[in-house]
Amino acid sequence: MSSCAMARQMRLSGLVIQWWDLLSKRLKIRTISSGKAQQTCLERSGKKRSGKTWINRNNHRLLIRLLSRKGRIFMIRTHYSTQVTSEMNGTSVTICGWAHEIRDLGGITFLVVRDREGMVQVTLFKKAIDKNVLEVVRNLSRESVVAVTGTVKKEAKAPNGYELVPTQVIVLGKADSPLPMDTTGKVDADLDTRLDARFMDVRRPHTQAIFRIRHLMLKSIREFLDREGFVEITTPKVVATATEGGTALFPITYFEREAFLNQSPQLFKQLMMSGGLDRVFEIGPIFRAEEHDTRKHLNEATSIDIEASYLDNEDVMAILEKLVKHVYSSVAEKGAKHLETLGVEITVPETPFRRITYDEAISIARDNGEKIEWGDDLSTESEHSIGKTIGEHYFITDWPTKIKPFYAMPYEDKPEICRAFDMMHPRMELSSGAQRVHSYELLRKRIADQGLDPDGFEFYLKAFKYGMPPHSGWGVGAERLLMTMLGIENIREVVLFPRDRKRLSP
RNA sequence: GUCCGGAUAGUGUAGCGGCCUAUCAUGAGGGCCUGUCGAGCCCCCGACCCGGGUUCAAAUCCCGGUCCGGACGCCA
Repeated sequence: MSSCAMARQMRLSGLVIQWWDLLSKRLKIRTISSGKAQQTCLERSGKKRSGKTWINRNNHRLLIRLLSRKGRIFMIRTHYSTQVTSEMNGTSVTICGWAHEIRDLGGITFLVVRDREGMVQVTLFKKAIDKNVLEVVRNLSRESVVAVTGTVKKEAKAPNGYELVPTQVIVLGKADSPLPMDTTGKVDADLDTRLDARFMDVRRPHTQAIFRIRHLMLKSIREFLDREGFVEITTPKVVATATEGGTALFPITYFEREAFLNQSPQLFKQLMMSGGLDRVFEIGPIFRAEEHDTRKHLNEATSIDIEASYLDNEDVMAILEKLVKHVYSSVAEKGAKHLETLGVEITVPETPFRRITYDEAISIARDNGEKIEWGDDLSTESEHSIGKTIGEHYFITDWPTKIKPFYAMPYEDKPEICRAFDMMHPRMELSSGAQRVHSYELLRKRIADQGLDPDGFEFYLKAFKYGMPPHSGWGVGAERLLMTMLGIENIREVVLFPRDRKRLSP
């Protein structure tokens, strides 16, 4: 078959592939596994000529060449690196990924290809390999993107017990050199350098493990809250007024008006209690224009917020501690591989978490030599000293009303303290929440007491006038939950593109 | 924002008035090598944050700036 004819038509075990099949979406490569064995199969859907054929080492190379010629490069991958096993000895596969390392020993050359899941060793024997293939590999720069088609060879001397003997290596994306940082773990890079080249930093198995765990964490939170009857909502991040007071907001231009980036979904999730969704949650960005410069603060963070009707502060605390436990055990179970990459072992916390009142908290801090007055917020030092004393997750309850936001419900018999709580990790605060004020009159008064203008909250207060159920809720800092779970020191490690006082790019 | 520390090849570092034509590793380029797996060996390339000052002499000391790290402050 001439190369021109091959480009138009190819026969694979009775299934005739036309060139237009390659341009359409009708053609799919599927990996079918039965038990441990995996086979690759080419499928064509369509009204007339549907069918499938097994791909073996003879026709696979032909197919790959044809596909790459037609620009359908994305379907050429047949396996992730970890899907290949030594039992597949003799079968042809295509792995796509980055040239992690190239070790040229003269008569034998090793190319290590890294994809999301792991690494594969590609072995080229000088005498036995196609000269062009060898040339491509020898000229490869580290971190270039390649598609390697080759035969799986069971080999005790190779990592994982197998290697790939390539029949074709296509360079899909050439990498310049020198690289902005090392990806092999031989030379460290500062966090600042890594953030400047985050795309490359995320290629490192270590960094990637953090974000794979972040995914598992968020997924387990959604699972848990869904099971508890919560409805996921999304609320606006562009808002008209400074919502809650307290924190500084980022002003933005909204057509001819001034607007702000929202500091929290607080007011909106409460509106949905009046809206009758009964239990809601949101996982989304929050923005704070504070000039803080620490390892646990960001100007753009992710908050996990819930609000629930007919539950009091104790009820939502119980949900919170169960959630934390669920996240830890889900991550421990489903993220075992990533935890191993990080060298981290996590201990699922026991529930219920210990509860101490604000009064008890300040007396612990005082016993540890901290100077703190009743009515003060906890300083970093106090927080650390109490955390050290308790040594595990805990709640601080019954806060002074005046240092908590206006929506926290004061105790009826003792209005100087309120039904607010913080959920703490020994290292830092993870969450704060409260039973909310649901009486219109009281809420108006509380807003005024905090030195804010109730008229500026009309959009919010209105919902309290026409039937607002009693309700409670909390917000958890997603990054803090993750960093404390993994023992990571700097919050920037757990955000892909952190925004802090100095960093606005990338 | 305050205080403390820092800025040296692409990356990570040593040097802290003259021994600096600046150390080591990694990397890049070239060479040898058929089982590497942080491969090894030989050759070679590449840097003192910016501005001002002190001094016979500054990577090194002083001042200002910028950036980075840490602690604290601020922080629903």
